[in-house]
Amino acid sequence: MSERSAWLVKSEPESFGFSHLWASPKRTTAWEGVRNYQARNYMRDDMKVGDPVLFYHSVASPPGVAGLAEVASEPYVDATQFDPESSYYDPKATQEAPRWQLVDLRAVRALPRLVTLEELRNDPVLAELDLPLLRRGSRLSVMPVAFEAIARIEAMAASPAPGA
DNA sequence: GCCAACGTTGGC
DNA sequence: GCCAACGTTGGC
Repeated sequence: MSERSAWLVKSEPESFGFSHLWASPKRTTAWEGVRNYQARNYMRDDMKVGDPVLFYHSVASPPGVAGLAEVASEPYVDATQFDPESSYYDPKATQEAPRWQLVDLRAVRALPRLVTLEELRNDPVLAELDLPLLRRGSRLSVMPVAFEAIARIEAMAASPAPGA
């Protein structure tokens, strides 16, 4: 994956939604707690500083894209893996051989409205882009999306919700 | 609360 | 290396 890419991250708004990111110091937070190798690899190997990131609310009513963020750091070691008090603690990780890395994410702007999963599924332009999010059984919490999806979803957010 | 999908673990 | 059991994710 050599070309500049765009990304989508999932978060549960009850624990950490886009408003939490927006309220973080410098609107930036370490994207800690990712404990899936493929998602880690995207952060460690493929994310570049400045890449756009769609911030998606999962386990929400309704689920959907809430805001736009960007990659704000090079990858670095996720310290929570060493912390027995953390829910992200990984007993198999050692300082010598860390398992988990992360990047910082910075909020760029909230979308004027949530673009729901249902809308994403129904959009013919996005269908062409084959977003991993929309594939059956997609559970990754960090995944690539086509660059063009960013502008498309922003345009959707700028127009009224269907049925509104 | 249900359940499909999928990742991880661990016995063999 | 296989694969059954188990845990988690996440929409509904």
